[in-house]
Amino acid sequence: MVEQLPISTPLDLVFHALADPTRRAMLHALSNGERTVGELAEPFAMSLAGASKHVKALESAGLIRREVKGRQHLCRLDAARLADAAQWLSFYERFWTERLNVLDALLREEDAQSDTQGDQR
Amino acid sequence: MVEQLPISTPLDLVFHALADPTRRAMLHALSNGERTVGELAEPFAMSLAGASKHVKALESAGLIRREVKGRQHLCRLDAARLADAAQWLSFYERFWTERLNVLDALLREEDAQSDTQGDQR
DNA sequence: AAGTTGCTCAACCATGAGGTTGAATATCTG
DNA sequence: CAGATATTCAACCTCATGGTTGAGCAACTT
Repeated sequence: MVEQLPISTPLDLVFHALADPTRRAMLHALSNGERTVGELAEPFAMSLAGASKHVKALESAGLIRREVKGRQHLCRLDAARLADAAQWLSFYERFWTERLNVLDALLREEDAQSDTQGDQR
Repeated sequence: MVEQLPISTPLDLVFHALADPTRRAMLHALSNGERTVGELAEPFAMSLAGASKHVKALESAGLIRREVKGRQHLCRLDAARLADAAQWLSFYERFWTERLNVLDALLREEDAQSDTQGDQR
């Protein structure tokens, strides 16, 4: 069976946006309130145009919203897509929860006893 | 002040690994138990070498571990780095929690009343 | 009107990512 | 030993990414 994957999902864009430390830092800045593109760019050793591209990436991923106010662009966090990412991750929560690891160990012991049948594939 | 960013953090690698639907699907497959590289590759319309690169990306990000068993490589999920990602996201949880949005609305009302001072910058 | 400011756009460049193919390697099977 | 199987490696291609610079364009300021 050949799985057909979509060209680019929202989750792709979100995770890709988060994969860059500059963009994560920008999100963090926005967690303290609205910021203009210039304010977002200021902390980084990078041209304004470069930083502007990062802002655009965040916007395309739906992580921020922009309100043009005169000549400056006011950006603010939009956490809905972050919630999507968190929800995706939450599926795996049981794998890092200590409690379940203990249960897992118990199940392994049972597997070691009744060892003849295949696994859960 | 110019912020100096590290070349590549673990979180960069994790989010980058998660930004690809093939790799996310592989992780999902691994949530059902150990898989060989061949088994991980099978669902995709892609050469084995191509899929093997994805597996390598997941491994470099620390999302999976590999145990060479004869000629096949057995992979299993390692969720610790997923937990790191989830923890990073959890910082923003308050922005998508409904309760806080209500509180936010209340604060906005207060702001509308005492409007003269600057914001929280 | 003229200048400055805030930002985007377009062109460009270097690098890396995702894919391919073909060969190499190591292991299992007969 | 010979062949098949599981996987990686190396070389290559194409396209995207992250950065630059220079120009363009609104919108404020004087």
